[in-house]
Amino acid sequence: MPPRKRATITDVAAAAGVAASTVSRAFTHPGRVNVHTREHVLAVAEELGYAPNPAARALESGRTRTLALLVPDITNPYFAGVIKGAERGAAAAGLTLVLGDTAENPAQEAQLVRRLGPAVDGFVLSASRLPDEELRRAADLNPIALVNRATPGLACVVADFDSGTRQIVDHLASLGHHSLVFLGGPPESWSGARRWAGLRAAAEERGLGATRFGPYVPALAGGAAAADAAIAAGATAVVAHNDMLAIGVMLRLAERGVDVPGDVSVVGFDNIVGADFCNPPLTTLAERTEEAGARAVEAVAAQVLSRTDDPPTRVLPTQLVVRRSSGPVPG
Amino acid sequence: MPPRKRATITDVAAAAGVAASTVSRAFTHPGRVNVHTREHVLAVAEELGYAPNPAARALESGRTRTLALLVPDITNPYFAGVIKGAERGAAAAGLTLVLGDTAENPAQEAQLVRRLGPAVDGFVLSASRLPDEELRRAADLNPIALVNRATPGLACVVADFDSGTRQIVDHLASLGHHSLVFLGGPPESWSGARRWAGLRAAAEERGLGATRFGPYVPALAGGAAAADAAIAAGATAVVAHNDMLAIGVMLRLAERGVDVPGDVSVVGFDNIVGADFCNPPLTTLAERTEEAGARAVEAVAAQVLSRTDDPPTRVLPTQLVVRRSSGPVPG
DNA sequence: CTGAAAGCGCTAACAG
DNA sequence: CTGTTAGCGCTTTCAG
Repeated sequence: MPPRKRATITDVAAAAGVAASTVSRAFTHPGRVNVHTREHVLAVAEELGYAPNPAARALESGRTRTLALLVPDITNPYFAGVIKGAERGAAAAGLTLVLGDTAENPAQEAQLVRRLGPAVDGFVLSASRLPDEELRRAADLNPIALVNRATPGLACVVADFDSGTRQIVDHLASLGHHSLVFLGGPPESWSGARRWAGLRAAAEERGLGATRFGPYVPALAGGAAAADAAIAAGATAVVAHNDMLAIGVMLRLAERGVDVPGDVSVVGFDNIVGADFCNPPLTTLAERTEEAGARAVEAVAAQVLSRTDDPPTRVLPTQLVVRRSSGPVPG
Repeated sequence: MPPRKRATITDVAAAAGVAASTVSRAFTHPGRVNVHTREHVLAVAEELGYAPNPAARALESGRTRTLALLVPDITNPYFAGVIKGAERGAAAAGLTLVLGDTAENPAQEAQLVRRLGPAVDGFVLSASRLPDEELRRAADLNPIALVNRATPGLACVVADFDSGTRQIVDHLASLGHHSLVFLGGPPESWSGARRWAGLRAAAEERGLGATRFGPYVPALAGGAAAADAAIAAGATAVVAHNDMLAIGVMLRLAERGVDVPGDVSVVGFDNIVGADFCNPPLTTLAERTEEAGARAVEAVAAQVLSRTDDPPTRVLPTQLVVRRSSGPVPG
């Protein structure tokens, strides 16, 4: 019981009594075929359930009309938005999206880039862990757009962390806090570095103290160690690398009888699903992740059409979502 | 500034001083090549950065070594596990996974199946909204595996809702509840139907009353209407279509001053990220979503190798995760 | 406007 | 064990 064989261009040609090249033209250059023959060909094709074979097209043209999106962890809710946006952008452009999970592992990322390379027209790399040098080498073979990572010479879509971190610091300052503690994530994280740099600069500007602790695992499980460190340091305001860590911190604080926001204010990054229903609901910096995914796809698609040596960097606005986890400084 | 041209098998052959077919064999049938020449070929290939062109392979073999996974909504945390599992399963089998979002829309799903059909070896359809008839027609052209949907003649991976719902009912019964209210989701949902059928049967068996309300939007936003209906009915235990709805219900109950689990016990389905840190943490039926994704990929892959007219249905165990949202009947 | 023929990169016969 | 040859399905010259 073999799968029914698909009709090929030759089958259609035979059934329509024309040459294969005419069938091909009827589909790809409708203008260059007699209206009458074209309609006949299309009718026969429809009847045979003919659909062009993308592999054959790709072989000839070198274009697969496919893009790959690589993310460090598919289950991380932060990337869900990027994936959705990329999916939407690809669909809008008639492109197919291939999804890869790099397991936060640079080697795996490199391998995927290599393996998928010949099968796709370009890559969207979200939160890439690859060194700049390697990214540029890969970009030499395939157009690449980066999400939340900036590498000179490559197309990038990044969140406006400068503005975002300033919003956070202003918010805490207006609540009377005199200092903040940043609970850091993975040291290789480009976003993490930008977040800390922004916080520190904005804090200095505002006359607030800023200290970095960590690195911590950017997940619920990392919260206990991070919270304990913050308590020991007598922090009144903590800003966590991301929402999962922030929520983990709040869980631990509750366990240790520390009130949020009464004793300590907690702020996160990402505004993931759940930041709205954790307890208390989390104040966090929202990024436009869907837009980032869509823009990155656009950028790659543009590069596929015409290579430029200086592709654009796009900065997307961020906004602080104030919820109940942040409040006035105690005392 | 055109992209650097990729090395082909011919380039490698020339550089290594062998025939193209030898290079091909060195990769695909390592045993049929002299160890010495093979190592030389592989070294040259490595140096040239050669990677086989999947399109060319596909053209020749008719196999694309690619599977498509279609889900109703990529951002729904429930599907994150399925996606991850499918990704992992595909990677383990050396297959590439294409991801499609059907936007909960049968027409869009059908279109994706048609467009992607010639480009992939098979489909994993998660929570498909397509009618049985159309699924069977599609399965005629491409192997298909279904996740949480059963259609005779197709490979299926489903959660054991019979056992799961019995666990829920037993749990509530042991807490002294005499009846439960089911807050239903979309009427077309196969899982939803199975969940209600299971609850009702188990409740009857146990001598509990069971009523269904709804349908509600299976999201946080659906919670208000669902909660209000449950309160009006004087329910002591509610079981929601999924965790998002359950959490939405708890949010609304808190707003109305109804204590969970003091006044009402709440149970969900899915055990999504967030069920552990909402307030109170949610009692819910966990499915093995990652395993489901991986198994479905396996099933498709098996069908690609050898078609059978009666593919297997796999039932995966479910387990009740008891947290603090469920408690003794009041009074 | 249409047909014939060449080849995209690769693999599977078939010789040697 | 390895080279030669013939396509896979499609697009694209190039003639007609």
